[in-house]
Amino acid sequence: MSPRTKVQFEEIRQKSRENIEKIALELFAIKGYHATSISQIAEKAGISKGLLYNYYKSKEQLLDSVIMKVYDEIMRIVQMSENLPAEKQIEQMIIQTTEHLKKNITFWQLYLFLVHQSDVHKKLSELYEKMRDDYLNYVVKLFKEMGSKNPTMEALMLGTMFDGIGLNYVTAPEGYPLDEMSNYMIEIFVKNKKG
Amino acid sequence: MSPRTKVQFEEIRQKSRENIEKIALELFAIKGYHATSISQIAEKAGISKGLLYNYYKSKEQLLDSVIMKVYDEIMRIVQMSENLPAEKQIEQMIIQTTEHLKKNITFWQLYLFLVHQSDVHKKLSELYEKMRDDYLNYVVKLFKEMGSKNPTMEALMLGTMFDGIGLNYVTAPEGYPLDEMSNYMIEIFVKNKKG
DNA sequence: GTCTATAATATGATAGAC
DNA sequence: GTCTATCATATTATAGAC
Repeated sequence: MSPRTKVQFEEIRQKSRENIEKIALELFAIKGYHATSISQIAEKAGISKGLLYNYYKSKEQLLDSVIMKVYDEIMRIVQMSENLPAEKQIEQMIIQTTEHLKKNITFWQLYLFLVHQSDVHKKLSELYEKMRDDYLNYVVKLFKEMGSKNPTMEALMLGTMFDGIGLNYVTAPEGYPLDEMSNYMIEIFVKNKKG
Repeated sequence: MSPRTKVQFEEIRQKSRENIEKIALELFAIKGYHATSISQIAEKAGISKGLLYNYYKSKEQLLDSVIMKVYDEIMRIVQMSENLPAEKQIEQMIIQTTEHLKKNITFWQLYLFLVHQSDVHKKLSELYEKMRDDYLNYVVKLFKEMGSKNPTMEALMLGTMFDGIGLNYVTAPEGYPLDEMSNYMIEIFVKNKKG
């Protein structure tokens, strides 16, 4: 056995982090940040508390790392169809967000946690503001391209509806007519614009 | 000094409870349930921890009492204009909810906590479901009276928009165009129906 | 009805061995 | 890189005096 190289160590660290963050995201999303203990995360991740603190300075920092992934993922969805015309981009954004929501309820639960509890600490509220701004900048531009009379207002309304739909679907997925809501949004923000 | 009567004792208890619940609502709403300790509530309410446990069996039960008030208040707003024609009722509901939101941000923060974290314990999720059902029953009926093609869907969409708007306004009241959103809702759910 | 003191426990975080 | 043992603290909740 040759000694492990720097790269190999880095790989192990990476895998460990991913494992921890996957579990943390799940627990934070379902139980909430404060109701989730480090012990629970460590236990479910199959590691010791000590090791967890080797990777993250504090529980707060672990939350930051996890929320970062949420931010990245959401901006990815928003900008997913960059090359299409504005109208098609909005439509795709609605469709893709809906599909993502169906398959990743806990993810969106954590997103809602970010929105709802962003003032837990400073870094979190900064991240929320950044995400909000990035989303708005991008989507306002799209509505402008579509010749909207009030692009800011429309972008805000679209975001607001995403939030409302996410909140309702995440809370009670069974009874909620997600696809119909999705179609309704396409009607309002895309179809009704023609003519 | 004559000895205090039963009625007088009851009055004292009532006042104490109201005081405690007012503070608890505020702290639960701003910091979240788990991040708020009994000590903080007692301190801010100007009483001892011991007394608090004289009134409430547990922290969880205190939350239940506080959430109950939220439920009552929301149903009050929904049914506020009972005597008006359906169209006017919807319009008033939107206007009144908007005004209430402006003046009672912490209240709505706690409502959103109920929606978002209703599975903290069983009683809470039951209350959420009851509120949701009561709201839907009432509003679906209104949309039916207005001759809507899909009353359930419209009632759900209205509720969803309330949630989204509340979430956004509560999170960042400064930049959010609440009145414009309110007007937008009236356009969609009332004005566009005529003809 | 109200307070102080305290029990019982859980939590976030660290130290040190391997 | 990983674990066990432990510290310091904070939390919910109770007991008992006034």
